[in-house]
Amino acid sequence: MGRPRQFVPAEALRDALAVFWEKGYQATSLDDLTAAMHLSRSSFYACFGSKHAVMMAAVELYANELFARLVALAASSIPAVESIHAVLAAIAEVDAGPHGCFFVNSVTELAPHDAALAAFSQHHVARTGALVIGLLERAGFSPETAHTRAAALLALVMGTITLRKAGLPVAELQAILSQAQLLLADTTSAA
Amino acid sequence: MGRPRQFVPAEALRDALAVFWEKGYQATSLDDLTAAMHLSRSSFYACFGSKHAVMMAAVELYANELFARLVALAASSIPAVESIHAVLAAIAEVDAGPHGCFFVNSVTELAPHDAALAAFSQHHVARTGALVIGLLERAGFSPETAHTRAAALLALVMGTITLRKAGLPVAELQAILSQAQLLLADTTSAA
DNA sequence: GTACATCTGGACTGATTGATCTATAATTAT
DNA sequence: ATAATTATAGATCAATCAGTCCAGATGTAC
Repeated sequence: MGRPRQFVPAEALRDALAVFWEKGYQATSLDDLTAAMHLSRSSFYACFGSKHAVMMAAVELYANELFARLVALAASSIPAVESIHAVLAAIAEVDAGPHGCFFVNSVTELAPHDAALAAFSQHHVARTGALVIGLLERAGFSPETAHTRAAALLALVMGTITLRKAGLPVAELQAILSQAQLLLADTTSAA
Repeated sequence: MGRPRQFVPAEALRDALAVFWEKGYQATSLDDLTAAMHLSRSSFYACFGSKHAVMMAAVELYANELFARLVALAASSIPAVESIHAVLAAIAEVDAGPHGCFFVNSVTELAPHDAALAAFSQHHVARTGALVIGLLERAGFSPETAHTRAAALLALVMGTITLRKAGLPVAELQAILSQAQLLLADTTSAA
């Protein structure tokens, strides 16, 4: 029954993710997209529906894979504090090139005007926050303290990502990330 | 000699800034711009040259005014640590609406592909960092410690801004900012 | 090998992009 | 008033936008 699809949607989506990541959503034209995906316009629309749908799928692919990596890191048997540092480093991807975090880029560019993306970004931030909170509780923090500390840690990492785009050298970015230890200090011992 | 300009360029630029801030650079069309600036296309091009030139001018206007505000806060006679909190709060502008920081938005959208903006953003981050470093030294930190702490504080603030766009409630954002105190802790006293 | 189903490239759509230009209106200095 | 100067509005430009559509190539099932 009919000719089967000549491409693997998942692979094409990964190519789309790469272009969106490099150029941003608005700056990526359909010609850019179809060229990178090695797809004709007809195949593109038949399979994916619209530019926006591909963008959403790409963001979700990126975020879901990142989150899965974080879950794996969090589940490892190493001490909770070390897991936290590993998780933060994974989010920052400080050495991932000049285009920063695709999730941060997409949220910044689209979230205020795109309800679908805004909803997903809220979900993703919430689950990532919950993961870090869990690690902090495992490290001995009370639930309330863990909550605010986790948010601050995420902010630190996301800010690091933005600072990379602003041109800070990688060495400085790593120095920033190492300051996360200060947010992991136990204040019950000191004054 | 000749008819004088019927508009104040500085005011028109401020209108342009507002549109760029709300919609982003790519998503703002020339019609959007000229409508918001109450300018004809001809006047627009005669006075400003190009869409990109207006964008650069808008970013610089925004950043320069913000920086001037920070300098004023830093120069006040209140204790250095309080000045730092005031500076961070001013950058975060947590209550400034859903469109975040115009500087962060612009860097995220354009810096990797726009050499002019990249250069300016580097300059602005450097001077802001220097300002925070100065405050930290005034608070008693050594130059090296002040350097890394300042970068971390900026990252925390910029991350807070991004998290707002991701949908975090303002109360949480303020809780994050208050965690800056942990980055201001003097680690020489403890172990 | 034939009939059917679906994918494929590329032409095409109307709308919109950033930017230019012309003809006119407005304001100045004399 | 007159002449010189410049801003203005709006028509216009080629290029490009996201999205549609069709003719034909390519594959499967029988």
